[in-house]
Amino acid sequence: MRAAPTPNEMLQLDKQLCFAVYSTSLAMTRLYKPLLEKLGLTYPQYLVMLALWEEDGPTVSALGERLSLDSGTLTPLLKRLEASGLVARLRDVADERRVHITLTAEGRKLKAKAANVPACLLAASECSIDELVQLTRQLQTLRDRVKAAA
Amino acid sequence: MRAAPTPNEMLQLDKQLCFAVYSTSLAMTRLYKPLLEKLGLTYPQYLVMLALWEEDGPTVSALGERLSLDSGTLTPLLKRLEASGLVARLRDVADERRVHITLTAEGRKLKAKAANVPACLLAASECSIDELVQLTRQLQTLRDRVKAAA
DNA sequence: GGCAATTACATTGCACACAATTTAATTGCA
DNA sequence: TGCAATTAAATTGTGTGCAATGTAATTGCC
Repeated sequence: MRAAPTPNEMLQLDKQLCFAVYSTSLAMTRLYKPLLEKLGLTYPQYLVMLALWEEDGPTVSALGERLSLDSGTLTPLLKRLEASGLVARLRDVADERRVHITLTAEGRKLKAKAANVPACLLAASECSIDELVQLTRQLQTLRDRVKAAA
Repeated sequence: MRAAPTPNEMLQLDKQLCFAVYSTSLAMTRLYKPLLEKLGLTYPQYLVMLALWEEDGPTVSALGERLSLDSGTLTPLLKRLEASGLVARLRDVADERRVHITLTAEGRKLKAKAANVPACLLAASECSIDELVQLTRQLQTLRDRVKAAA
């Protein structure tokens, strides 16, 4: 039977898990940076576009709910996407407080150009699709539990 | 036999894996925020302190190598830790270009106060330690491969 | 109908992250 | 030895991330 971990061992593990998630996220951002630059997107902007390609026209808060980002982050990001001509920000006619984010023709066209981006991560990971699906599921579970605890 | 994924399916998976890593990292930051606030630390500062508690006195670039962060990120962060009285920034006598980061007495004392932080993540995750160790290893492998490919 | 409470988004201020540039110290080589 | 090339940090500028606050529209309750 294994002894209970000491506080020191816990800090070690914590360092490893926290840091593993943190540094993987930064490493993926760096991997994608040169690819996304060609599309004129940053990594968070790419995540927003992925969400919009799946479902067009959400309000700012619906998008924030999905990405768990607040208006302080999204408002300036969306203004930059608007300035790039990829999305439009339209006030809801029925409720003028709401702002709907809709893809422009150019924004929709970008989806085709982005189609080859994921292959890069797949290749870099040296994993099968099934392994990546598996890892994704584990992370989603961890994230949802962490969110529930916060 | 499963058909090869379409570009659309690839974008779906990409969205899910990228987003899973990204959102888990943000969720962990948010979980720790109230705990770390009591210690007077931000999440990246906590990761730096974890590194220093393991090995005191590295140069800025050695620390950057370990955390894969550059001086543009570390310099201001370390100045804030210095301003909080947790670390000292000392020029190397032999090579004045180098700056060593060393813990102050207060910085070393903080380790004891941080000892209870990891338990929070362990509880939130609803996982066994072995499961977390397993997930950590997978992430480290993915991160190292992504870093090698970048 | 009138008005306080709520809601949706925008703004401000602070702390990363990182590319690009600058500054200062050291190295290496003719 | 002298000086170009290299190295280590620091600085600058842009883009998130988020708490706290502000503003305008809507709702709910009397």
